Amino acid sequence: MPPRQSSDTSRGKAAVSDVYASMRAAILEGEMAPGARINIDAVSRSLGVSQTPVREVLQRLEGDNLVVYSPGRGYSTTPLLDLVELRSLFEFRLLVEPWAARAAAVDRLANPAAALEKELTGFRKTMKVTKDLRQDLVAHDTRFHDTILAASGNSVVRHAFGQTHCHLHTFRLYPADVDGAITVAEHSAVTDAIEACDPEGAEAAMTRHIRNSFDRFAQAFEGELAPLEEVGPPRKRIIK
Amino acid sequence: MPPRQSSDTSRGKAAVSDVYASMRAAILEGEMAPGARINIDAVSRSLGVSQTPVREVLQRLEGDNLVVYSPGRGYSTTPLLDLVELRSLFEFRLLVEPWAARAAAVDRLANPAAALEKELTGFRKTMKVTKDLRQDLVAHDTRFHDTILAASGNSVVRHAFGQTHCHLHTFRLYPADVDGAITVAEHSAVTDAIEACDPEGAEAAMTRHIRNSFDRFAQAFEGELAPLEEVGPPRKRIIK
DNA sequence: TTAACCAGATTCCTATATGATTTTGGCGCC
DNA sequence: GGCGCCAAAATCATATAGGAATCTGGTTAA
Repeated sequence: MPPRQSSDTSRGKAAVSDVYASMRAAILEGEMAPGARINIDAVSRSLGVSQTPVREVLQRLEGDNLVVYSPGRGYSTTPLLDLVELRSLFEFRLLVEPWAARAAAVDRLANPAAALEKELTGFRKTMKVTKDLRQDLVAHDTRFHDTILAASGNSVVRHAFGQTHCHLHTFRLYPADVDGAITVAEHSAVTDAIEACDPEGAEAAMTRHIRNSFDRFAQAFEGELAPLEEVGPPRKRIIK
Repeated sequence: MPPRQSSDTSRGKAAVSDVYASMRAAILEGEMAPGARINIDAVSRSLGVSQTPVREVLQRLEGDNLVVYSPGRGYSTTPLLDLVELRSLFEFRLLVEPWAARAAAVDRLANPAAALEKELTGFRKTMKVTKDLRQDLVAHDTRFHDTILAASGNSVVRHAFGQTHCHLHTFRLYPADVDGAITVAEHSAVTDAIEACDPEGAEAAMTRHIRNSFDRFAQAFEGELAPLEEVGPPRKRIIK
């Protein structure tokens, strides 16, 4: 973490805000390894602030599910997702994002097609020149999906989605380079349907995108949990 | 707020935990009015702790959407929901809860029917003797819905739902007594479908329950935003 | 009457200090 | 060689202190 880089000339007041941004970025970029203990004293000295604002930030990061707390033992970064959690996360995305895409594909000024096109065009250019494709892909993906959630007009859904920090958690699973081209193609399909004000098409395109995305990330667990052998439908009721 | 009532004999270590519970309860029970400023010094003295743990708790409560922060001006309790936010909240509930009810209505040991029956039976008894029906109804409703979310097996969905604090926010709108009988009847319908391992029926019953619940809470805004006059479908496209 | 201004007091926000708990390293014992 | 115990060090968690910003009320000028 860089030493504070305060927004106003140091010794100011925005310590908590700066520390939050720094620590969030450090966790997101893997600078703090998943599951590692966090030494409050080290962090505070590294950022040039006292321990008080660091502790406040840690409380907030716990609400963001970016750190976990053990009473008396302090804070650690959250460990990597296991396959069960990854499935839960993508089931949640399948619940809210296709709905949001449908809601965004309306013939109103809230339609986000222009912003999505701009985002896609910008990222296509970035892809050709960037030295850190993975980082840029995460940023693009985050903006793209949030734009659609915002256009849904439902702040509760948007906030709940944001709080899952799905991009952070999923991309921590995937240290290898990914083929941004596939993601861009799927994003294009979603954008086209939204631009055409086609709710059904937008919902379907988003559903396909998320399912494909899950398949790509689930490769990190290749072979870990082999599917159960087929047992057929249950023979009799076990409840009641 | 009572003066600390620490879990271990006071002067211990669980200050943050205690303070969090106290402040959360104070906001939930309306002891701290919606939109009111929070005086950190007053709270810390009232609870018998220093300002440090109080400030940490406030950061956490902000993540819970129970307080809002203005830099330099301190913290306030979140204001009451307006109609737009109430609609957003119930749209979110309509996205996740019917799905959870469907997921819970399975012929597996995760089926929560027994726990739901127990919860309902207990509340029916409580209704007859309680002096604070509203408080008990909130508690019952919270437990009932969380039980179903938990039984869905999806921790992300359950957590996202919990973070909305929908019971807190909606019941703050409703200082008047409510007829718990209606809620109990709808809960019974949901429970019966889950007990019968009827996913379609459980989903439908939950959808009906949430829609009815919205109608009841929306009465708080009676006449505030009259529906727009019917304008018919739009004549021509305005996007692109 | 209204608006602007300005000290005094309050309140926020960070820093530092201190007691309590956990971790670490080393030694003896089995 | 491995395991358990104990003191020292490190770390956590809260309390207290002080600088900086904001709010309050009273006064003056337009």
